[in-house]
Amino acid sequence: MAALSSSDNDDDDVLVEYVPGAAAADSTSVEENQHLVDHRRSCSHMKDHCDMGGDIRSSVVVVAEEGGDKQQQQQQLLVAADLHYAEKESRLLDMGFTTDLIQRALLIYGTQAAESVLVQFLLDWHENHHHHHQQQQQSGEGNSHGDSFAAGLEVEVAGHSIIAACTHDEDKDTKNYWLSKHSLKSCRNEQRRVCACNMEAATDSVISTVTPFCPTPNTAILDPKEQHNRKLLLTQGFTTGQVEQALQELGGGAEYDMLLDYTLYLMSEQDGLASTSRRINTVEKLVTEFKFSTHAVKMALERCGKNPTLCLNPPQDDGVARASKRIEKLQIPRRSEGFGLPGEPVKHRYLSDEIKGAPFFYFENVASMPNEDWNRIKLHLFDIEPEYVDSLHFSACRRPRGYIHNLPIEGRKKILPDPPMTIQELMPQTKKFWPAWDPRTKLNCINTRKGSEFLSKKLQLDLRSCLETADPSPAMQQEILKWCREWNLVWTAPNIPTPIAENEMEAMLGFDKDHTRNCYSTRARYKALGNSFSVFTVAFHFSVLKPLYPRGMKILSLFSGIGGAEIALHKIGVKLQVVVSVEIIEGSRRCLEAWWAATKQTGTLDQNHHDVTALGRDELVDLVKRYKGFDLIVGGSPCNNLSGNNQKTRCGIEGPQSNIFFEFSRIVGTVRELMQGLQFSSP
DNA sequence: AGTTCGAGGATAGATACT
DNA sequence: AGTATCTATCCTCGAACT
Repeated sequence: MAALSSSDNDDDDVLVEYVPGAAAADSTSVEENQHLVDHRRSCSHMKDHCDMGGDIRSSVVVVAEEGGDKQQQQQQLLVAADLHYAEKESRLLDMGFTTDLIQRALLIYGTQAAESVLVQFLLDWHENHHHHHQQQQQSGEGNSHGDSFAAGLEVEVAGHSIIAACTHDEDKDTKNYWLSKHSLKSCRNEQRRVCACNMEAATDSVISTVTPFCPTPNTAILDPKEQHNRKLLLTQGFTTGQVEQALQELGGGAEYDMLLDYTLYLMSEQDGLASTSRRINTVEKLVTEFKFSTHAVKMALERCGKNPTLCLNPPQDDGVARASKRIEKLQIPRRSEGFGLPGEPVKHRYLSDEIKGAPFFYFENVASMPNEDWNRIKLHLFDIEPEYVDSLHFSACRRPRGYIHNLPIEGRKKILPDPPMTIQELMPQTKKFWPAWDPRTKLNCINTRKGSEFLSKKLQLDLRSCLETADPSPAMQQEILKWCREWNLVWTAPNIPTPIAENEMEAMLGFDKDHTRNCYSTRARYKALGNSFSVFTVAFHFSVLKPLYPRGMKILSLFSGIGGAEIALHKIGVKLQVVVSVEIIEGSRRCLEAWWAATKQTGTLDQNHHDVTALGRDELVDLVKRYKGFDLIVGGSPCNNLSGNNQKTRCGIEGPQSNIFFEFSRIVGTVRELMQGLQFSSP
């Protein structure tokens, strides 16, 4: 809010020519990339010799070289390959890479290669190919690659090979992970548009709902349904502005009823604060007593007031009841489901024009914090309604969190294939020891403390003593279950409940196995994981960015921790051009650094800043200049003083640890302001 | 020095009641 | 419908331990 005031005397301190998609430090020239590829190839040859015997790989070679009776050979291949191979292939296919490319990647790195390494290779290849193609176009060369690798690949689209692969795969009825061909085809046909940051060619409709910094005329192909709705709404007496805003917010395909409701709401908002004191009281009552969001109540009340059919007999006291009835009909999002889960329709969300578009930001914290605190946070983050999501919808454990962000919410996709959704799927070895009287299928929220060995043994003894005679009594069962729930104990042997292991926590949150290993003691690993994002959930939210940034993103990551946001972006196949990671704990920094190296990232990792409080205006100016802006600012600030688990110092957002949130909002405001000063070069 | 242990309520949301 | 009850919670502290 106040942070966005552009009245500053030093507005010319950032006057950088903005080159879309080209990060300052990302100087991956064709030669360099070629060198990298060559290097990798020679490495892989060495690996071929010293690694495991080449039974699987040799069959791959056959396929790659002969390419004749392809289907049959592929069958053989799948039979011969281990589970890793099939799993990896399907995952990568879901990310939109072609079978051809994936097989090549596996050929180079071997079937045992970490998935993230393969992803990085595929992304790099894509990038490389893109540069290649561009150069060829410029110099007017033919299409001889001189690269035996690329030979035989059919992907012809510059800069969109991933996407093209995606549409290609559709023929085979594979699950289509990314944006459907409709937006991408038009993307190819239409001329590219340059937007704020390196957001690249997208469809008109995408751009218009996304960024205020590139106000393009809405020349999209007119949907007859949209036209019809527009006409109807205009005949209802709404202004063109209101109608257009509603259409923009809800999308052209929205139903007329939804549009009508929303336009009514917009009208009421613009009517100003003409509401009576009675109405304010009603709103307050609904908000405080019924825990509805102010926004929802306003909507419902305004509808009730404006729509004559609802107010035939408007007795004073029935207003509230009527309003809440309407609210129930509207199906206000349950707190755990955010703005919509995978496979469900997207729910309403209002975002003002000033806030829409790049640079995006994404804030996370615990959902169940004291009453006032989310409101404070919201006020400092442009008054955007928080999205409350419980990660139990995405994984095997609960994690109720609130997210405030200005990302688009249309077209979200989750990571495929599905992660393990229950304890039993995640830890199949526990299944045979799981007592019938333990009904748990999901684990509770990951804490920063591990269940103690002492507790585990005590419960074991309790059980043993009563099992000598009969099954444990219901009272005993309740007691044991209580402890199991509190400390997330699982059954790893008959009558032995034990704490979950670190690598199981990693799996449950969506990290690779041993992500935090070598960086931490057991205790520190637990703490770091307990403080981390759920990669599955965050990836779902971030998935809308992939089609917007086909050439990668520049990220300012505050309170990075073990890099949940970075890993989420990587896992959905977004190239990390620049990551400026600000993290105060040295172990966490090492962890991200190790991951960066292990996955062979080719972008820039800047870990020079450790403390967000030390990231003043000057430093931010410097960073924005050096990297030519950021596409995404992401962070989850410390929750120590907000968590319900804290019995000693749960003193709210102003608390000694949690008040660092205000640094987040300051930085978001400053960076957005600085980026408005950037000059954008036209295409 | 660093690690592990048990003890220690309040609050918000979900559920189960009248 | 409104109320009562239940459940879970990115935890801190000092003491005891390695």
